[in-house]
Amino acid sequence: MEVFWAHGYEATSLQQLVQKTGASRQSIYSDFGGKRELFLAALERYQEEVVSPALSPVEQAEATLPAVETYFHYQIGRAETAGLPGPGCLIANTITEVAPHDVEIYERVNAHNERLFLGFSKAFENEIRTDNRRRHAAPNFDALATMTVIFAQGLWSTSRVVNDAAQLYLAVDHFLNMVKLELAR
Amino acid sequence: MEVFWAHGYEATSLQQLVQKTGASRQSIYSDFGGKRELFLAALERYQEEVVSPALSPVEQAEATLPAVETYFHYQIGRAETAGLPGPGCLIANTITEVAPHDVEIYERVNAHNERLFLGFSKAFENEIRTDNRRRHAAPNFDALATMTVIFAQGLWSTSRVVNDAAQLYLAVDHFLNMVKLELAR
DNA sequence: AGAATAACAGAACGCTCGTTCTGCTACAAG
DNA sequence: CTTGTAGCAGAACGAGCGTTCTGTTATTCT
Repeated sequence: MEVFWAHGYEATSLQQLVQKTGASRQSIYSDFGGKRELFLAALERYQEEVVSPALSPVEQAEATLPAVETYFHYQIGRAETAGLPGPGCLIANTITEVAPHDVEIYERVNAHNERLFLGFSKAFENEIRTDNRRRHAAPNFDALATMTVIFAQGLWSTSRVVNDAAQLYLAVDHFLNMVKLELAR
Repeated sequence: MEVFWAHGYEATSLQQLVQKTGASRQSIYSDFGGKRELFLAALERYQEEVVSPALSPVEQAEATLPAVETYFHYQIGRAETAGLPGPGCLIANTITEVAPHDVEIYERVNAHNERLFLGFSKAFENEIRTDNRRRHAAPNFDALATMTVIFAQGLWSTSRVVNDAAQLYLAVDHFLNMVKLELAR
């Protein structure tokens, strides 16, 4: 998984995969079917081992804005300890490299984006239900959530070429503060 | 240029390049030096032919927020007429695929990001200089501009897997509206 | 017109890729 | 101990890659 994460799909060779996983070429083919299927399995493992723990605060039923902040800080923290510039997000990288040319992978990354979208959207809803002030207009949760998914995408892309985590933290904090203002309007 | 844009660096073969450009293999090597150098030339041409026209409103000395909006709308419009999901942004794709493994390319995409950063930052400054109301605190232009660069990055990534331009427009409008609120605070 | 030069298509080269095949090793069952 | 089987490393294979080489065709200049 880590090899695909760092180097992408095309640039990762069977040789590297055999070396880093310790498995034999033969078992990669008998257990998975080939390089592409191994990549699909890596995508799934990435969801379980990286996305789910990071996103769990957001996916709590009562999650609000601080949960979203926790998600971003958690991921930036991981990137920071792994060293910046880093591998970013496997799924964000896949969106750029493979998704446009492979429908099955395309569907999986879209499912991931949908998952982010739902989490953010719910958290924003919960945020304004914690008080019951009257507002100028009901916020467009869908648009805000889509916007946040796009921002997350950009954040992990940027983490591949930036060496200062402080920039990322600062950008995230400003972004979430703006969302907070928008929700309180 | 268009081939690299759509398929990326690794996935574009010399054969494709010869076919699409009409040039011979020989002249690619005598005129540029190889595939990598041709890619660098494509990056440069992309800056001139795609980035510069799109960014020109933002790079006017008196540019303000509407100029930034024009930039985003212009680019989304181009993506829309080319067909969504589309190739996104050559430089955004390069950041994900090649930049981490090639210092020269890394420097060029960072120069591009710096260009965006400066444009946005200046536009935000101009925006609040158009009136002279007193504010709670001076906005952090650097953080806002960094955030906007990251958002743009995410937008072009997302345009590779999304088929509805309306979503992108909506997200951009909300984003810029939030920036406007933040600047007017 | 004839000589020199440039540009060309395509063959050829060495290499690496993903995939498959081939023995060999090690362990389990009887 | 013998037999059967599963898993392994590494060789082998065809395909495709980026790059270079090789003739041949245009073009230019005197």
